[in-house]
Order: sequence, then C-alpha cells, then structure tokens
Amino acid sequence: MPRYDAKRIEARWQEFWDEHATFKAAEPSDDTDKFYVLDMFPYPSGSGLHVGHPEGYTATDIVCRHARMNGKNVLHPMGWDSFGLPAEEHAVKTGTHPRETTKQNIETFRRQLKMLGFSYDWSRELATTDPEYYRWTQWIFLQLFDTWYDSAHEWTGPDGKLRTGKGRPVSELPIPADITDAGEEAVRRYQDKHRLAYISDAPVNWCPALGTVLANEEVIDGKSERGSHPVERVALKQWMLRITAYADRLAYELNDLDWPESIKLLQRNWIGRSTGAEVDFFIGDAGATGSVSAGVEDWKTTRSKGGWPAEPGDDVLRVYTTRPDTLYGATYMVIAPEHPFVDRLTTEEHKAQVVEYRRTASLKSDLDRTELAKEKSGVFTGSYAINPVNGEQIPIWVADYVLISYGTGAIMAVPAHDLRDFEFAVKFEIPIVQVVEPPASWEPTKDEAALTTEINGTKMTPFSAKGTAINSGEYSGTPTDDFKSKITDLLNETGLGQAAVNYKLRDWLFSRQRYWGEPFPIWHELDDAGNPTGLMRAETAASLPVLHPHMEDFKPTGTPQPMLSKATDDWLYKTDTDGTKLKRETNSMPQWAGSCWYFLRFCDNKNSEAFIDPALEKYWMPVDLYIGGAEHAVLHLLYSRFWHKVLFDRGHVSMVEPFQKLVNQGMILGDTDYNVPPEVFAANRDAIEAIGLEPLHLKVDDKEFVALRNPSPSADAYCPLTEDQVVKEKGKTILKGTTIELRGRTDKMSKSRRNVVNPDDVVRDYGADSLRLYEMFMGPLEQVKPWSMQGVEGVYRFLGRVWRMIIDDRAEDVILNERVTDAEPTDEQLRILHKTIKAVTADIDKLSCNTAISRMMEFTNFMSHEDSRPKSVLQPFVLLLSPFAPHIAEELWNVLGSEKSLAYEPWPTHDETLLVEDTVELPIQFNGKLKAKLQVPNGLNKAGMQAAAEADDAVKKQLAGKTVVKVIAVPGRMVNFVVR
RNA sequence: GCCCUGGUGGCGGAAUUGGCAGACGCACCAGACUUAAAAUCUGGGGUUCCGAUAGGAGCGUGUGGGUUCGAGUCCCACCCGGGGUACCA
Repeated sequence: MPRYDAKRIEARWQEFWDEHATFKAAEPSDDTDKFYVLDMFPYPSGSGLHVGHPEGYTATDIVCRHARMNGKNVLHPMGWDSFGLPAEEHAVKTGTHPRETTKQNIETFRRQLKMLGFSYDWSRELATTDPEYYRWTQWIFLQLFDTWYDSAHEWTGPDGKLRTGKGRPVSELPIPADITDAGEEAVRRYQDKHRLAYISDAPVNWCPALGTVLANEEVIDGKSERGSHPVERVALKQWMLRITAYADRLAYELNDLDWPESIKLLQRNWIGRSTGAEVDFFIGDAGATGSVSAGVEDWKTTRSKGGWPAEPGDDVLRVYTTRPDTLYGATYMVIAPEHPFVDRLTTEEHKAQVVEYRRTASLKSDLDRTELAKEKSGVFTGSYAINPVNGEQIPIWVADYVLISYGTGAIMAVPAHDLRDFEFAVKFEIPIVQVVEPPASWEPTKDEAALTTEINGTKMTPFSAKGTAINSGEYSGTPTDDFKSKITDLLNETGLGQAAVNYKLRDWLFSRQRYWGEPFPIWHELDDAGNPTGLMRAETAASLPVLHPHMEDFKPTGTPQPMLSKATDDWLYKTDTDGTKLKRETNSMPQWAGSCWYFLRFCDNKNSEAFIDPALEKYWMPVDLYIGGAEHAVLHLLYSRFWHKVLFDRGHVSMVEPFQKLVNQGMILGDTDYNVPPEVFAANRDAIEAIGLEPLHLKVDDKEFVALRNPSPSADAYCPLTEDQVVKEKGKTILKGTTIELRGRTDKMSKSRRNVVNPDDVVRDYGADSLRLYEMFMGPLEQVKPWSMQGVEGVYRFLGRVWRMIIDDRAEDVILNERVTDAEPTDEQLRILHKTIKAVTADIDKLSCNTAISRMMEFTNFMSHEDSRPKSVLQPFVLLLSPFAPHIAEELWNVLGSEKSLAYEPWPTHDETLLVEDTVELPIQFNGKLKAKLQVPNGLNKAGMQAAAEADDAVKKQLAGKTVVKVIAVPGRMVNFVVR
C-alpha cells in the first residue's frame, strides 16, 4: 500500500540518521568552510513544544542542510536553557526536585525535536543545569569578578579603529597612594568597588509573589514580567554587573553586524546614549542658614584654578543636562526624593512637608509612579542655589519626576524649554524665562500646544526644539548647537562644568533568591562574632562547580532572604586555610546567565579543562546565523554581547561580537475563532452542548469570554472543529445550530487562551515533513502569521502529489511510477527544472522559504502532467526538496536508485543557457495601460519589439486615428505607446 | 506621546525592486471517476458596467495628493492594526 505514508518514512530515516550520525559536525580542517547556525535554545517547559518553536528551527535546518550539500562543515547544535522558576514552583507544589522535573521536560523536548527530523549534531547537546556546564558559568562569573573597566585604556579594534576603554584584571588596577597607605583591607575594598561584578545596596525590585528580586527589564508597568505580580522597591544588597561600562562599545560595535536595522535601533534606544554637560550649582551651606550668596565668589575663584572635580563635594548641587545652552533660563532646581542632599537642603520651616513627601514617594511602587505620572507633584526645600552663569538665586525643590537612577539625580529646570519643567512651573507658579527663540517656521507640537497656559495675561507655550538664544547675556543671538559647545567650553575653563555622557542603560541586577539557579562561587569573610566584614573571597577555579545544597523543602522564605540560606551549615560555612571563617553567598544567578555563553560551549561541549578550547573557538566562532524570537531582541542579545566583550577583553575569545547575522522569526498566532462573549454563549448554550463542545469560561487581560473547545487530551491545546460541527454557507462558516459565525480572528497562542497548537497532534495526523513545510509556507519568516490546520492539509496534499509523481501508488511495494524513465529530458522539462533550481537556491539564500516551496509546487504541477518523467530531472528536484521535507526526499532518493543518504549530495546548479525560451509574451501598453499581448521571438531589441508590436492587428486597431507621441520599449518587459 | 512594524481577493500570501497586480496554497463552485462516500483528477473565478454568446469598456494594492510614458513599489500628508517604550533632564 505505498500511498504516501509519512509515519513509516519518517521513522525509517530518523533511525538511519541516528545510526549513521549523519549530522555530526566534522573536526576543524583547512579545506572546508565552517558554518555555524544557531537556534535560540528553548526553556524546556512542562507543556512541551508548541508550533512556534519549530518555525525558527525549521528555517535554520533548511539553511544547514543546504549548506552541507554545498560542502560546508556545518555546526548545528541544540541544548536546553533549563534553569528557571517553573521547575521550582512545581517543586513547591509536589516536592519533586527541580532536577527531576527538568530532566523529564528535557526528554519531552528532545523527543519532540527528534520527531521533527532536525539535523542537529546531538553529540553536542548541553543543558545549563548540568554541573559540568554551570561550572563554567561560575568560572565566567569569576572572570567578571576579576575584571575592572579601564576607561582610559586605548587599543585597536578589529576594524582597525582606535577604541578607548577595556576590561583588565583587577590585579592591574592602579591603587591611589592614600588607599595603599591605609592598608591591605582598604585596598581590597577599593578593588571590590571597581569590579565588573560588585555588590550594591541600591533599591531593587522585590516581588513577594515570586519570592525574588527582578531586573529592571523583568518589571513591566510595576508588575513582574512573569505572572504579572506586584513588585515593590526595597533596599537590598545585591550583585550587580557593570554593563554600563560597556555601553558605548555595545552601541558602537553593532555597526558592522548583519542584523535587522530595527533590532540595532532597539538596542541603541535601550542603551539610550545622550550627550550634554554636568554643571555644578553653588549651594554653600544652604539649608542650615537658608542663604547661599556668601562664599560664591571665593568658590568660583578656587574652581577656576583647580578645575572640575570628579566628586562634586558638599557645597554644590551637580546636575546633568542635554541643553547647557538653556542655563540662563534655569529658574529652579529639582532633586529626586532619594537624593542624599534632601535632608541637608531642607530648612526647618519646610521639614515636615519634605519628610511627608519623601515618605509617600518611597511607598509608591513603580506602577503608582507611572499611573500618577499625569499630575506633577513636589515640595520646596526652602533652600536656594546659585546659577553659575548669571549669579541668580533659584529655589531647590524635591519632586519625583526626577529619578535618582539617571544622571546625577538632580536637574536644573528650564520651564520655557522643557515640557515637564513647564508643567511643574505652571502648577507651582515658578517664573518661566524664555531663552531660546524658535525658528520662524515653528509650529508647536501636539504636546507643546496641549500645555499652553495663560500666565498674567500672556499665552505661554513651551518650546523644546533648537532655535536661537535670547535673554542669554552676551550669547544672545547664538544658534542652539553653537551655543552648546561654547557654553560647555566656558564651563570647562571656569571649572564649573564639563561635557558629559549619560545612558538609560542601568547596571544589571544579577542576583536572585531562588534555589534553581547557579550558586555564586563567592565566600564572605566573617569576623570572630560571626558577622560579615564585607570582604569577599572567590572560589578557586579548580574547586568549581559549586553544587546546589540538598534541600527537603522548596517553600519560599516569604522574605527577601534567599532560598539557599535554608541550606545546612556544612554547605553554608567553612574555615579557610588561613583560619578565616567564611559564609557562602546564598543568592543565585538569574536565568539569563546560562544563555549568555551557551553558543561558545557548543563548539567544545565536553571540555573539562576549559570552558572552550581556543583553537575550536577560533575555528567555529562567530555564529554565522542566529535565528530566534524578537522577544530576545534586547535582553538576551545585549547580555550575551556584554559577556562576550568581557571574555574578549580578558583574552578568552577572539572576536568582539558573537553573532554575525541575526534574524528574528515572527510569532505564530492561534485561532480565537471559538472564543465568544459570555452573552453570545448564553444565547446558544444548548446548541453548543448538543454538538459536543466544552465551554470554558476564561479571563485574559481583564476580558471575559467563553472558549468553545472540543474535548482534548491536553488541557491547553486547541482542537479544530470537525466538518459536522459547522455549517458552510456563502463562504461563511457557522457553528451548527447557532448564529455564531467563525471568522479568521487570531491572537497570541497562550495557555490562558487555550489556543495552543501542539506539534504532536500535527505530526500524528500529517507527519513531520508536512509540519515543517507548513511552518515555512505560511509566510515570510520574520512576519507575524496565524496558524491554520487547513494550510497543513494543503502542503500534505502537495507531498502526496510529489509522491505519486515518482512512486506507483497502486503497486504492492514502493516502486517507481511507470512514467519515470531513463529518457533524455525535453527542452521544456530542462527549462522548468533549471528555473526551479535557480529560484529555490536564491530563495534559500534569502530565507524566503515560502516562495521556494511555491516554486517546487509549480514544478510538481508541471511534471505530474508529463507522460515521460526522466530520472535526470526528478533527481535534482528531490535534492531541492530535501532541506524542506528531508524524510520524503531521502525515501524518494532511495527509490530513484541511490544507496547513500542525500545529506551530502552536491546541491544542483542551474545552467543559465537552458532557461532561454524561444518565444515570449510581449505586453503592449497604451499610455501605460495594458491593451494587448503578443507572442514574439525572444531577444528582440527595442526596434524589433516596436516593429513586432506595430505589425500586430490588435495594435493597429488601437493606433488608428491617434498620434504617437513617443514609444517606450523595454527589452524583455513591454512596449508602451504614448498616444494622443 | 515617542520609536519600530505592517495595511494587496473570502483567507495565508506572490510580484525579478518603477514595467502584465493577485504566483503558490487554502476555502468556495462546477465536472470526471464511484452504487455512494472518501481519496484523486479536470475546470472556474478581483470587481462594476455593456453583451444572448464570443467579447468589450471602466475601476481596482488603507485614504487623499504628487513625480513618471508607466506607481503595490518613489515623494508629501493623513487613517487604521500589531509590537516596544514611557517623566531618561
């Protein structure tokens, strides 16, 4: 019964590939080009793969299979990003160790991926939770711990251009003399302050529900990214990674990468570099006396001699501004509620108000702060500062629209030229002084216009763009850009300010309080009383990995106390060889850690001497093609680039950037066809139950609906309706017995929406080749697109046609169709074949798999009608098909007479001369409108085309009685008569 | 708000980058095979108007304008969907 039997064929070839290790990457050698193609490795969740995973995986697999046939030495690995919260949450519920859950989930994922026939080199499989893997994650952390950023260090980058700033060993950190004099302990503390991995007690995002602290990036609208739980800001000692030191290089080194411009832009915006100036405003002993003018002149004189100090000191308030040209318009200052100067600037009279304001501000979570953002709030401290350019006294306020975490946590406010300052000044009746004249053509933006206010009888509108200076003393009349550089120079000369750069990017909060993450390889020194001294010791490389302690219970502590602090004393404490008592660091690393370097380990996953062999690193890196979801466009890609640069600076890897080419696949949407509003459900309840659907009342994003599902073995999965559950009339699909029309409405696939499509179901019904083909045929890889079961049916039918084109499906055995011959191919057959080879090859290079598949459909539609189907035409076609649908292709290749797998057969090439047709259709336009088509010999020149057109009867008829003004003939395209 | 995307038949999408709009597939309709169904095969179709038919004329790529012999593609303005981000001085 040799109908196209996907199940049999796929089992056979998957076994064959396994047995022959067909896809094992070869050892490095000089005579093959390497090609490293990487998928973003998955988190092995409990619910298994969904159809979104194989989208990118199929695309990379096609590229890899194609590359092998072109003689490349391909590295195509797969692994597991297996640390993470769900396994630990499962442990809390069931008591099953996360290690067990993780192991089972990995097995499911591996089975599902193998079932899809991806050509991974499984001998390189890795899991971030494997001690032999996280041993090296801990080792890399120690490299970060042992590195400081020398921002003055100059070196030549791989592009031959001079770079400034490089990570260097802490042992090479210059120690100031007064520190050295203060003794060894002071030196160690000084070093600790400069490490790329350091401990800070800045406010952090503590999420009680998840029992952990989160990175800024994991908090969305004041709620946790995972599960949308509320997040509070609390001060805690946490590990931070100094990614901000690399901000400039992270932005600059994007330039030469073959990434989508939109992703580069996303990263650049995230880094958010801005240039401007820092300026010191004199405050003297304001707050204590309420007066500031005393001592300004002395201070200015001292400054002009001594220059700009790195630390601002107590007598000044330092601000950051991108518009130093508006200094003359600064009419007040604002410091953040958390600013260290709040207390000393607050006068007795204002104390109560300020204390109260600060208290409310600290209680506000990030969410409140965003929600209340519409209304400006703040209080006056009672103190004043001196504007350095005009000597005026301006009041200092406290307001939460200034953030402690950006710039210096203090601003000079220029209400006339900043929208936020304008709004604040209007509310608190602070003077507004215009210092920039807008260009004549200026029209207020929507935001500017919205703020327009009448003050003392004059309408005032803020203006925040560039213009010409006014009311700015001798600088009046200077254009903005010009003024900016002049005033920066002046500030620099007088020691009152300096050009400065700021980033939105913050240092990376790198510790979590969970059990199921990498333990830190760090010990804290204890004094005789058992209290931490604040000094640390790193674990030696030889003693890694630091394994997890055994734990009986995984219940969160309910406090910011880390889970690992519940470990037994023999894990927590030890006495070092010098007699110092030590306590282990009990935080663990975030899930990002393992994914920051996994692509390196794939090159050399069994090495127990080093995290990677330098020779292998040099051979395989960089990743030539990296495909994954756009949700990692910022975080994962920024973090791993950062780690890579540190490893580069420390001489452990040979390239500054790990991922040469990046492509983001678009999300696959699920059907929400069967989700109806509650009232619609109520009206049709009986009919819905009569056809056997199970109503599920759901709530997603605060919207209630009823999901109508067929009973399904897996609770999250989507089950298509059957023929007899729907009625089709006039192109509309209506649920039987109801008025519910099922239209093509789609939404993100999610557990909570119960519209997840499970690949197991698809493979069971249609086979892996059909799933792969449909994933690619749906549309462009990078685009968002909806899943359709009928679409799978379509490509399945295509494979059936391919099968019958070559195989006799009425015979008992799998034998060739009688029309498959050894005859010489006809010119037309050759032309179609070579056209297909050309198009499919070009499409794979462009990752345009959907069009490649339609080309092969066209070939099949043509060849199925040929009475004689020469093997010499079918064989190359099967090779073309093989990257897309490898199982059926191997089977057909085999039946067409080859013993070996086709995995390393040379990729077919096309012969341009065979593509030429004898006659072509020539479109004839009149004034650009198509009026006729005629058959003409191929290769006519302009004159020939015109002559052929003019000789045609239909054209003659059109031309009759008209004057030809001009004739445009484009060889191979068309002829256009411009007539009157 | 700002930034990034996208908008083409009933649906998913093609269109060599300024040159025949709708490839390929789905769904739909009709026919063949069949006792029948499934499967398979064959054919059909953007739309409006004229015509009995053959055929012909007009309009069509979110909207309005522009450039051009010629625009889905380029330019200007706007509308709508999706994603990201949000007091970053």
